[in-house]
Amino acid sequence: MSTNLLLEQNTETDESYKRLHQAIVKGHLQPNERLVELDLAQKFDVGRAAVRAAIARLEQEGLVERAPNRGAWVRAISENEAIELYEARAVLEGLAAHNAAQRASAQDIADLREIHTKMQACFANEDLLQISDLNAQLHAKILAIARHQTVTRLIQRLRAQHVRFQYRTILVPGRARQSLEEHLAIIDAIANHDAAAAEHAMRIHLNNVITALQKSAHNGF
Amino acid sequence: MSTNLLLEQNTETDESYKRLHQAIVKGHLQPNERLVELDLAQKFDVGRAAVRAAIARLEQEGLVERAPNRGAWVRAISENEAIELYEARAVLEGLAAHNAAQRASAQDIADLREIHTKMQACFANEDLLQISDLNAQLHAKILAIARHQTVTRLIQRLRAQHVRFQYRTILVPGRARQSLEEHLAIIDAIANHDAAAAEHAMRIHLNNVITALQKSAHNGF
DNA sequence: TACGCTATAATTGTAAACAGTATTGTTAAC
DNA sequence: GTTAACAATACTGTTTACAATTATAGCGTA
Repeated sequence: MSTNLLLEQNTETDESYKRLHQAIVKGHLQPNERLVELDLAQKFDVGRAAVRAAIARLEQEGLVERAPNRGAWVRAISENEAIELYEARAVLEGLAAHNAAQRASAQDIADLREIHTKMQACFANEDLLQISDLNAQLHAKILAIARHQTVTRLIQRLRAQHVRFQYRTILVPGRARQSLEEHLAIIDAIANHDAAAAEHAMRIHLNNVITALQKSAHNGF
Repeated sequence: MSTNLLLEQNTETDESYKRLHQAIVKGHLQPNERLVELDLAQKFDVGRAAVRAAIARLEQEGLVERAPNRGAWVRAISENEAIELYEARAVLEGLAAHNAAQRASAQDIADLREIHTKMQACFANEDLLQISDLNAQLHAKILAIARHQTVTRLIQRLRAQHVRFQYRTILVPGRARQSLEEHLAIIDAIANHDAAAAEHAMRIHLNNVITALQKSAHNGF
């Protein structure tokens, strides 16, 4: 039974959009890789029009670039642009942390602490990859607590664009431990319902991610 | 002669996108107004496919809503959502002001002061409408000085969505004078290359816009 | 070999037709 | 007069075909 017609997307176009989006974000399509409409249509078993519409949406979203009569390709995000994306995320997610501190219930806070406990366990086991996943969970939970639809949408969009860089930062020596501490500071501030402190802690955290990103920079090629 | 192929958009699709975008932002299409593909295609003298693609892009941009098999319509922004949009803008434009303070040249600062002088003249002449335009110019100039493409893109998108509310705030009694002072504080901070102060002043300014927006609230109708 | 030209292929942009779905209007039953 | 079934309409979703444009490959020439 349908709960919300607006969210139900069972047309070929919407299907294609989701699949292409996933393919780009998951890395199955490489940066600068060409998106040939007919190829994708056959691969997804849909019409070319559906792929075309999906590409138009992805272009607007900043994941795809396009030139008239020359087609579309996966947009490559440079190191510098990734930093810009994180800078924007820092202030937006600071706002989210601010609101989360004002609105967090006891259950919300318990959920945050549970995620953090799991992260500590992963750190002890040196399971850095799963830390990265839990990290995403923690940030998502804070967004959910903040209940700010606009900020949520913007951050999801920014994350989709810089997703290729997210695994690099955790590999910087000492970064994992530092990240744990920063997360704890954010959670404590939210638990204390101290909005200003939560915002501050979140911004420090994400600015340190930027620093780690710069440290991990590939020089050249 | 073409300087940049990527920016050249002379296809029907891109043409339709621009025209539809303008029609929505300028208010020629009202909120909740239906966007019938064939009608728009005839109005713009393009094919239905072009209109369809334009609608897909506008949906992604948040200006249009759509339901499968039921078509698209101009998305109506609620009072609460407008506030969310301004909140997001406040932190993003705070970041822009921060960067602008670090990067502003002597010429940039002179340009800002010139705009402000014009605003004072408009205020003296009680030309509130033109103040609103100069206001937009001032903010655009600060964005240009900041040279932060990501933030620029995000703010442009947010502005397009809340454009219908922007003329309401300046009409709140006492708001015009207050706005002038707030702008001066921002410009002074940028002129002093004091990034933190510039960010702070910008955030105060936009949060006061939110307050004005709430004061001007239409109670139902 | 390097360069430029031409023919060919690959691909996108556009138009038209058709099928499927939602909406509206009409009729009939109660 | 109200509701339910049904028919007509309007519009969207999809497919197909074709035109226009760009990329590619072959070929000859310096």
